[in-house]
Amino acid sequence: MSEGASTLLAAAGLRATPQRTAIVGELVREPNDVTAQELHDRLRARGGSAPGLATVYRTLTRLAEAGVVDALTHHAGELCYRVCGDDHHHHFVCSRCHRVVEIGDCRIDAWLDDLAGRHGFDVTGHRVELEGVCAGCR
Amino acid sequence: MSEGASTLLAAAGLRATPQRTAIVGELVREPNDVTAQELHDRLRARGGSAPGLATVYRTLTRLAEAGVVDALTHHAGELCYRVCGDDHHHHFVCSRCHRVVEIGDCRIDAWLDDLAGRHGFDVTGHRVELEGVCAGCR
DNA sequence: CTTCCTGCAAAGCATTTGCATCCAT
DNA sequence: ATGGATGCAAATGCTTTGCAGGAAG
Repeated sequence: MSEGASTLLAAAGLRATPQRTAIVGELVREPNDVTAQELHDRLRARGGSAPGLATVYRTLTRLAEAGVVDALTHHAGELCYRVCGDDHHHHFVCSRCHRVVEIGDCRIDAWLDDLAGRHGFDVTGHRVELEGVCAGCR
Repeated sequence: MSEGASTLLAAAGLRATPQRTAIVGELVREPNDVTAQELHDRLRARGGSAPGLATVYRTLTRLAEAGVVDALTHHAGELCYRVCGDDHHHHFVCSRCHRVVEIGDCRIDAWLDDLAGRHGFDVTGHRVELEGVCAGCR
């Protein structure tokens, strides 16, 4: 099961304010990647006093720095966030319906090891984005 | 040898204006990825009447749509362009010096075929970005 | 000629920041 | 109490667009 909001905040070394708890709570509840703006909209939609947009941005930035959430750029000029699972995965983006499908099995480790050895790189992370047309859109 | 500026413009179905010729010429001459702004700066640095920034943006956008240049997002919020070679390759970005190294050997085709079969995707393209610390920065 | 381009400046977005106030710890 | 957080609005930075004059085919 997934971690609670306060746990994630603690892991990032951030104070547990009601705003941040709301933000992380919403993010945990969200199965897809979301932009800061989308997250902000959802918080407002829940009614009550939602955190300001600036706070959403600040919080997401901190969480990403702490490695608690992943920041991805599916489209240029817009960052998408999602809670880091323990699972390593990549994404397939349908160029027609823009649906993002998670790809679980990553098979590039052997390649990376080889590159590290050959170029002397210390490869700390990698991102793979596939694009194409999904089954439903064909 | 690489193609001339006018050839690339023709391939994209764009009129060969002096501005566009200058832009593509500069892009062909450039071994690294450049942003629209960098390209604009270089053109101005050459003296004479350089194309306006808006024209640089418009031209790069058209060329990217036509598949003549690649648009990449190494950092979020900024597009980098480069002329498409015939070669398929990916990038390694050093998180310390931000140097971008081209990785020539792509070994994910088998994986992609498998995914296509399993999910029913029509995978038309993919992007791999590696990050880490380069040999010089260690 | 007609359609497409260009330059310039203004507009648009996503994101960041300044600053006074406020709240966890 | 006190350093970190928040909200709001203004500021930024990259990119796009509207429009009137110009040039390519």
